[in-house]
Amino acid sequence: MSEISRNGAGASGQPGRIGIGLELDAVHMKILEVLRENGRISVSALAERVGISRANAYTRFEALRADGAIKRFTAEIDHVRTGLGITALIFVTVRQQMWKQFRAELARMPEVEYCAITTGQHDAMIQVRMSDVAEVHAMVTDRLANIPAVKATETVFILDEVLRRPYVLPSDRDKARPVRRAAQEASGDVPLGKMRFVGAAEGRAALRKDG
Amino acid sequence: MSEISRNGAGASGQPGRIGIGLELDAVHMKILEVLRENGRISVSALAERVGISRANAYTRFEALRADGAIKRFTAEIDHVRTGLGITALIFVTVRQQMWKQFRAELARMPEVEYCAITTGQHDAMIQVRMSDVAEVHAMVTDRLANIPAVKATETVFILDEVLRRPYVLPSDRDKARPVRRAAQEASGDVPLGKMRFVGAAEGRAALRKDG
DNA sequence: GTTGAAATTAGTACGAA
DNA sequence: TTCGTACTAATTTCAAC
Repeated sequence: MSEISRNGAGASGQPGRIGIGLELDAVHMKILEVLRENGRISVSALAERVGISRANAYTRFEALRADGAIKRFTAEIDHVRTGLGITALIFVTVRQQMWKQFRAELARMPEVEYCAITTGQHDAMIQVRMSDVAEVHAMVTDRLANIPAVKATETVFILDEVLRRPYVLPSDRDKARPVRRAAQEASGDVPLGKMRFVGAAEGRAALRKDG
Repeated sequence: MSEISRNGAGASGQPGRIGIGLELDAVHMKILEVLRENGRISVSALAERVGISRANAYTRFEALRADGAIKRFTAEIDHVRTGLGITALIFVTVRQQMWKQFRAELARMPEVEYCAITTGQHDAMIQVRMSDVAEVHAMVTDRLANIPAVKATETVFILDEVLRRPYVLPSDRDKARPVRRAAQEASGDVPLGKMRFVGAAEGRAALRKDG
């Protein structure tokens, strides 16, 4: 039931701007880099890996937590082992003016792992974990369908989760190696034709107001 | 670059079946419940919260880790603070027989936080974090478009991440409260019409073989 | 922001229930 | 298996620099 930070694609605050609080320097970033890989590392070991003193590491660690740059520490669990081996994505079309109700209902659905409001054909995407396909069907038809705010849904199943990185950082960008296709790069010939961007549906501008 | 467990919606192993390793009992689940909320809790405090001895907690903690039920511990980071305030979902249509190449290219893209292979209109969904919208555009047109395995893409932006739960457990299901709509429940009248399930695209059956 | 010492806590080993 | 205790090693806190 954790409300997480708004991304605000254009609307709220400049992206890239570090919040009102702490100014994050290179050392802070390095700390985050270590912590996202190993959330249980001791602060002493962290200090060593980052190359700062223990006291400094404690100060920064606490500052990052207090500031909210680190939201929480969590254990990644193997859902297949715990009996929730089926994952589905449900794309939801929400009746305008009923966002508030939609969000309230979401809070009552603990089997929902993730929910994001998106541009494009649908309004929201929710990810659920279930023990079998029938349960997904029941969830969609019995629970979601009974929410007046839900106008329509479209469900797809996840066949394989190829990767999940423990939270991306800007420093990752530098590690990116562009695909080497000499001929294409030389001519600047990028096949734009096969790409498609989908903007927000009509009426979505009022999202924040009634959400 | 972490390969995560397969979900296998029907293909591999029964869902709900606890793997070859450890049999997870109620105490294991309770441990996971605590650990997903607070990944940095000490084993002593964990033992107390779960109601078992310290020694037992150590044994079970180690067993869960060794068994793979706990995959890793990680820090949840506020992406807005770290300068990656823009999140996008890119739905990718992959050329059949080129899954292996597609996966290889994904490994070289650190800005990709999540990738799942899905049923439905598209073949895969990837989630990326960027500092601005232009970077998403560059990523899609310059990097993804240059991968021969990518036939087409469709990009949507995430306007708001309403919730992210630190990994769902079966016990969460019991907390689910169905929507109370007396009239509808009495008559069993569920508006199935507004729901849609989308199966795998043609040729996706060979997914595992060339992936 | 750093170092080093004291106090506290974590992790291990082992015998008993 | 699980618990309780004792022992050892490590971490956190706090001080002075």
